[in-house]
Amino acid sequence: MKETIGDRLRSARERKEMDQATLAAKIGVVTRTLQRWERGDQVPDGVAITTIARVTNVQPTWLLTGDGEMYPSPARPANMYELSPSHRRRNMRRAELPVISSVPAGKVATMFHPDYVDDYVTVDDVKDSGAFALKVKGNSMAPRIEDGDIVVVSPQAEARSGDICVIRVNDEDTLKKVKLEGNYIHLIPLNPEFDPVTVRKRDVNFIWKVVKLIKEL
Amino acid sequence: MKETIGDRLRSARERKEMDQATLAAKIGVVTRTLQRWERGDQVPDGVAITTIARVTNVQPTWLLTGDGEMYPSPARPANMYELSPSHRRRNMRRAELPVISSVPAGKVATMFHPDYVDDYVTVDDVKDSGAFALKVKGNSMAPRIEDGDIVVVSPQAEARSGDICVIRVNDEDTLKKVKLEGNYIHLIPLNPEFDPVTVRKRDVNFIWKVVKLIKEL
DNA sequence: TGACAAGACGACAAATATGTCGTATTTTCT
DNA sequence: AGAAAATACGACATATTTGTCGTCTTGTCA
Repeated sequence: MKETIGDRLRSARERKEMDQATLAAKIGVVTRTLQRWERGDQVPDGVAITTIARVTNVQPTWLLTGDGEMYPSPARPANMYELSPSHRRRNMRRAELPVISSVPAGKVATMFHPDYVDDYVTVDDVKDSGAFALKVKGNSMAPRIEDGDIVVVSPQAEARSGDICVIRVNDEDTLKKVKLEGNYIHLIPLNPEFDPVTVRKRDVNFIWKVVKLIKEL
Repeated sequence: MKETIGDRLRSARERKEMDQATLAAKIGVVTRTLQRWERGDQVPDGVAITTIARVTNVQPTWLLTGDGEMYPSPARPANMYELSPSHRRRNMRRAELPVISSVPAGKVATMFHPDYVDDYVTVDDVKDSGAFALKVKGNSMAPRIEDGDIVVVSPQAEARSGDICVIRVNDEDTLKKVKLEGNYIHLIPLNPEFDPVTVRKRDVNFIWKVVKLIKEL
């Protein structure tokens, strides 16, 4: 059954272990009115929504739409778009990620400098708030991933053998399938025209797992 | 002067460069009502607040209380540089497209029935307002396009030889590379394990060009 | 300057929300 | 098991919101 504002209002009240009369009094309405709201017979107005959220410590957006977390959380990624209830997938996160046209040498901190950020791309289902996108150069992973495609990488995700990753080795960046073996990492192109390379873990500046591919046809 | 919901509502409308009649229509109220809300004479209810936030792309919490950011901002890693507006791509089209889990037999008009719409996916750069997405079943186009991938199709775009298309022939749907030759269309799988097929144009119910591929890795 | 669009707002009717009151049912506690 | 608290809900009156209609003012554009 589709959840209503009233359903969430009741959840919020019950989580605070309040009865209807107590909450109604704190909001400034009679119990009958709160009952109508909880039943979905009537909808609280904007002012009442704000008061309910404050009194029950829930987030107004959650109360209105069900999106996001019920309670404020400092760990929550900053300012994800909230979709309208009628179209949202459960717990789906959409983000606008910067697309970097080339990964510059040097420190990671400078790579988001405006000179390298080419574009933004909108992506659903991004769990890592630090994710971003890279435009692929070269065909070492063709035909699966080709020059000009966009890959979304997740610095937070743990890379495992078999994953396709962006790896920086000695200030040089590459997109490869990886195989982890002891202190070595094998960088395996999918395109047979390229040779695999083995590098030492300690020579790797970073390794970012690719979580999504976006390709124009 | 303390800002009201109405003040923020007016700000949100003006930032979208919308007039009162346009926004009122999108929300589903008459202009007079919007004017009462903007003046603070009356307050929108919870449902209207949600609609206003969605239509103007502001955060509901900001609209209600003024707290937090007016707009959601793109997720970005720490130490991100702020981009100037000139770096943002202009006039980009973003669309939420229905993802159809299977293409039903019969009339095209019924295919968007909720029973077949599995999900929605957000896509940038869609020029055809009639575009939609399909979840791929089968591996005839592997390794480029695999089972479970999502393809965005554009009924408006003209299919040409060499394009990858969704084709319906005699009430059966298939995803193939096409070659147009006189009154015949050759349907060419990319996976060598499948055989090409030739069909007559007149037996083809529709042919939709694939314009974008979305793949989870 | 004049035409038109957009915005503002009052008056009134209709629709909806809220409060009051009372009764019934369910849940909780002893 | 019974009492009390909490919840539910219908009926009706009152309050408020919304829609309609019309008129006026302000802003924009040629």
